[in-house]
Amino acid sequence: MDRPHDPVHAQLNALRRRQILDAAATVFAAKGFHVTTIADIAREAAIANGTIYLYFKNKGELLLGLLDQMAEHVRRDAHLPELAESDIRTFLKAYISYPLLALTSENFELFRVLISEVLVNDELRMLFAARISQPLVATTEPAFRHWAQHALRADVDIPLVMRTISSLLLGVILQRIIGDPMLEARWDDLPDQLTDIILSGLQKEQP
Amino acid sequence: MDRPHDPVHAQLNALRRRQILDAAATVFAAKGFHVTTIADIAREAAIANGTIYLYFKNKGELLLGLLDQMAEHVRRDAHLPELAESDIRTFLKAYISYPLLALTSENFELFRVLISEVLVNDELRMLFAARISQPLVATTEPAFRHWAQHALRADVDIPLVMRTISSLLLGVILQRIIGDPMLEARWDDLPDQLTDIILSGLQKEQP
Amino acid sequence: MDRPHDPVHAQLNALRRRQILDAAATVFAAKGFHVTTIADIAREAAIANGTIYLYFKNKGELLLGLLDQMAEHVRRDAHLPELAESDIRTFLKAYISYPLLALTSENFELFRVLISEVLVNDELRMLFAARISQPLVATTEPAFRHWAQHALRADVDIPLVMRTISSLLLGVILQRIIGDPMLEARWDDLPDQLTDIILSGLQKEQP
Amino acid sequence: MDRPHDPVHAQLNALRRRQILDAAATVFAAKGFHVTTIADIAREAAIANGTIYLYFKNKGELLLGLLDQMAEHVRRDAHLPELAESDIRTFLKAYISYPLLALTSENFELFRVLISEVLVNDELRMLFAARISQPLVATTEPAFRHWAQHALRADVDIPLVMRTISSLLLGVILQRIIGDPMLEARWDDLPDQLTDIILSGLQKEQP
DNA sequence: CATGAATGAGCCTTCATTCAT
DNA sequence: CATGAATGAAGGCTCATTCAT
Repeated sequence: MDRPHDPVHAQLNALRRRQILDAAATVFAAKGFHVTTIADIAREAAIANGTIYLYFKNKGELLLGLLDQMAEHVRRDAHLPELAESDIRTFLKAYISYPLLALTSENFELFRVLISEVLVNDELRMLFAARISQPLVATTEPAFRHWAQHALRADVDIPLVMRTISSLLLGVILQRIIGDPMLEARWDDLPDQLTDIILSGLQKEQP
Repeated sequence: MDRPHDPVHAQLNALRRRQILDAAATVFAAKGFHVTTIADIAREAAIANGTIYLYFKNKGELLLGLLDQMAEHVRRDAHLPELAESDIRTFLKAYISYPLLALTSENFELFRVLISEVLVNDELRMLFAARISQPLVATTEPAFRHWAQHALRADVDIPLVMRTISSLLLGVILQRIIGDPMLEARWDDLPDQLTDIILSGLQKEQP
Repeated sequence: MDRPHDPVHAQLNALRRRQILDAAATVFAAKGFHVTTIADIAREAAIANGTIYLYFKNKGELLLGLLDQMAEHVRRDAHLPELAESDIRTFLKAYISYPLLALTSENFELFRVLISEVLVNDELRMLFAARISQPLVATTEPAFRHWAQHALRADVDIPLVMRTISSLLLGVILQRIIGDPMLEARWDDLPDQLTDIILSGLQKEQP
Repeated sequence: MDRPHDPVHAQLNALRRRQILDAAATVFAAKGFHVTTIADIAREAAIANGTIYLYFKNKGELLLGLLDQMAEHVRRDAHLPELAESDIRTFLKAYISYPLLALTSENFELFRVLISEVLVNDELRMLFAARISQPLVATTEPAFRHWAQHALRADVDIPLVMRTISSLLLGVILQRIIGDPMLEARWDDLPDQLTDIILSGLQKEQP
């Protein structure tokens, strides 16, 4: 007779949550957040409508849950600090590659929906900032500071540069989502190209 | 006795459309698209609910109308080609400044809502591509090609560079929308800073 | 300067009414009463919405007007009494032929719509009874009484027989409206056939 | 823990459907189809508006459901073939009596509304033809053919005669609905009277 | 008289959420 | 815990009717 706080119970609980979130991710990705109904998700998860409300307070919490899940992925996959030992080009290319390659076709649609809501939903936006943006900055800032002292121009403004790069990545992803065919065609080349531009700039070497 | 196709009639019609779009912009910006009701917009415009449907087929057409209006602004304000005669830094800074400075606090909220829907609404996305992205590229590509032959590195890939810059701008705007305090604080410096990074890169001059 | 009660004025007024009723008949026949909007009718009549309300109090009055118009046609076309001098078969066949042949394909659809509303609209139903049913009975009853004394079975109940025949005609028309292909195919034979069936029942026994 | 396809579940489902259809019948009969709102029906059935949509796709499906129900009644009550063994007068009188007596005051109003819509609604009309007209013809045609060989005039056209009789019945019912006081007063005599009129026409000539 | 833009009441329908089983 | 039928608030949209021009 498991008590509500048993480890077994907690594990079952987590499994159900995951099951529901997976279903929600699938349907959100396919139809969008506002078009998706609770019934759609329940059907996809092969459970009853009401069951969803045993694990999530309301429809919006599903989005928060998905964002959390994504943050968890990011946290687990980000091994950038270890790259700090190689050269700056390798580091930067890895830094750039990570978000671009993480977006498989599966993820793309969900990311599109999540960002769309992040833009417009205060609670979600704050969670996005707290669980994704800030940790990412916090994790990578030491590495950038390290390189700043070795390989970067003396006058470089680290926080601004980090915003610049993350903005570039976000923008590239969004433009691809919005439907730029060239970005889609050359997606795998992007890490190299962007690394090059960022590191070297566009201008001719000044004699 | 004005006939339906009188110039006077057309002008009144355009005024009402504008009045309704302005009201829609205000309320969308304040509450978001999905939360806003037709009644909200009618109240803001001080007209009856039904009147809106004399000028727009449905709620979605209001968004399309706003996007169109924005495209019109862009078309009118983009005088970049004329800058082709100055030096590249001036040109690039102007190119960067334009979208950043165009977003006043009024516009910010509306842009947030529009982009949010563009990400998720096929019709809107196509209109965005056709009326904003593509014209912007078409307008500025000649200038970029001009500079490529004079001041840029020989191996520069113009289309890719243009995507890079527009992505950077879009990303910067979104990160500010999402709530980065640093970007907000240093918003006015951005054109200079970004121009510098793009032109010169981050890396120390290679001896 | 015509005064409102001029004969000229009255004539113009009647013309407009007719124009509107014709348009209404066309659109009602094509789309049905409830599906048709005032705007539909105005468009068909090439006048403004509001003009209709100068000639008819509301949408329902258009139906009443059409029923009136139909009653007028019936009144003008019914020359049955004159047939009283021929033989009963000729008379009855003419009596039966009249409504069946009056329904051209144009009229069919309008009649369908009118009957549909007559069944359900009290005011219309009373007008139908007063202006169509009763006059038709009143006009033809003398002829029937005439024949009753000469050629029909002695025990014939004239009012009941008249109801029987009119019911038969109404029923045949409705079944055709409802879509009986056989009735449609043999529509032109019906007067003869029905006359035969009825008469062989009403006629005196042949010794 | 009933599964959705339990017999118990199916029975409850059928009961609710019936409950809703009964309420719809009552309100449609009282107010007509177009005047009745979903809220009226829900109130009559003492359930919530939305519940109706768990059992019927839209307002129109309620009419289809009622027509189906009526077809079911017809199917269950039509025992005419068994009468083929008696004499033709008994058979015909039973055939005529059935629809006339089936229309109680309760049914009358609903039938009025149904026919009104059948005339004007394509889907309903096709269902009426497929579920009521055709089965009725199919059921009774053998009996008519039987009698045609024994007691009817040699030249009788069975399909036409069947149309004639059904038209007569439909017409009589409609004229009563439209408000003929005489038909109402002598309603119970009608089967005898109509049988007499029809038979004296169809019957072999008496030598 | 004619116009047609404006009105706003009202309805169908959806769907997030609840709760008795 | 799970279910899923029931709820009912809410919103987009239509359209008969009015009235200032």
